[in-house]
Amino acid sequence: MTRGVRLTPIRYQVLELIWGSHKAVKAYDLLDRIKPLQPMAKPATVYRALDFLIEQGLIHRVESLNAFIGCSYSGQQHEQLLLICKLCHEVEERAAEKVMKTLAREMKQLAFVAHSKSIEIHGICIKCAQPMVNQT
Amino acid sequence: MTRGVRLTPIRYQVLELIWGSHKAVKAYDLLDRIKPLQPMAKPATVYRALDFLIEQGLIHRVESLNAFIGCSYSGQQHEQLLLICKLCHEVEERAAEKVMKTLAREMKQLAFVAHSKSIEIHGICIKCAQPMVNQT
DNA sequence: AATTGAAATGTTATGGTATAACATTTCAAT
DNA sequence: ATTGAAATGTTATACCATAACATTTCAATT
Ligand SMILES: [Zn+2]
Ligand SMILES: [Zn+2]
Ligand SMILES: [Zn+2]
Ligand SMILES: [Zn+2]
Repeated sequence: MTRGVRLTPIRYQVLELIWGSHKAVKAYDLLDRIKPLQPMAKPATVYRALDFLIEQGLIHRVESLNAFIGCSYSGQQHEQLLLICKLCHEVEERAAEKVMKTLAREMKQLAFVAHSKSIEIHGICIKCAQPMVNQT
Repeated sequence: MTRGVRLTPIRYQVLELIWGSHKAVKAYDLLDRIKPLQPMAKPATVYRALDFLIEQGLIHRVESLNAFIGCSYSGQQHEQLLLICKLCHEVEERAAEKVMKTLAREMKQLAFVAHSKSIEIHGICIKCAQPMVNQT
């Protein structure tokens, strides 16, 4: 019986590219950057790798950007909250346990059985907000 | 000086179509359904109407579905939480004030200036879960 | 070492989502 | 009547994602 999970070269290369960026990465950008390594790569090549990496909890899809970001809590079971900066475009993942607990309570009260939760906040991150303070 | 907001026939027709459904509606489905009324309608026609209606707070974009849903709290300033049922595909909007307050507190603590918040929960709604209980 | 079957990848084609760019029309204020 | 902004018409294209089928890989079994 096989191990059930194979991090093949293509999958590993896609994962590396995503992990190498703090910004969300687009599928077709990945495709362009994979091509030098895998000249025969096509959209399906990338999307299959992405599907696999999402299933394994190694990356997340950023719904509001149609893009992908590395998971900061791989392995641990978790719900994620993504903070997306409009200026530097970096995406930060937070566990936000209090928020998630409050959310779980709300779902229970509404008798809604949640299978997946996505919280995406667009705004200005602390690194981009700080410099503004110092401007004359 | 003009009123600044004009709910033109096209915009009104798109709004009516979205309001007429408790499920999220796709842009190209709207286009098909608008065509009998506005035979010259094109993608841009629909997307412009959608942009306008979102700006006015009359509809929301459901990021995880690439689709649109009528706002249940139009007029009132609010953050929304969308409950999306995998079975009946209905989308319910909730104010979820406790969740939003907890979220706001979290953002403040992280010094992240939020401009827009999107919470989308996929799962099974109470109407679809209830009948299962009664099954033999 | 050959067999085999599932998983992964290659390949072609197409469908679905969204916007850019420029032309024309509408419409209310002057 | 003029005018200028907002809205709409129109064409083209870019971007995002999957279906369907062929072929290859690879580890377990014989
Ligand atoms: Zn994560
Ligand atoms: Zn930033
Ligand atoms: Zn709303
Ligand atoms: Zn349901």
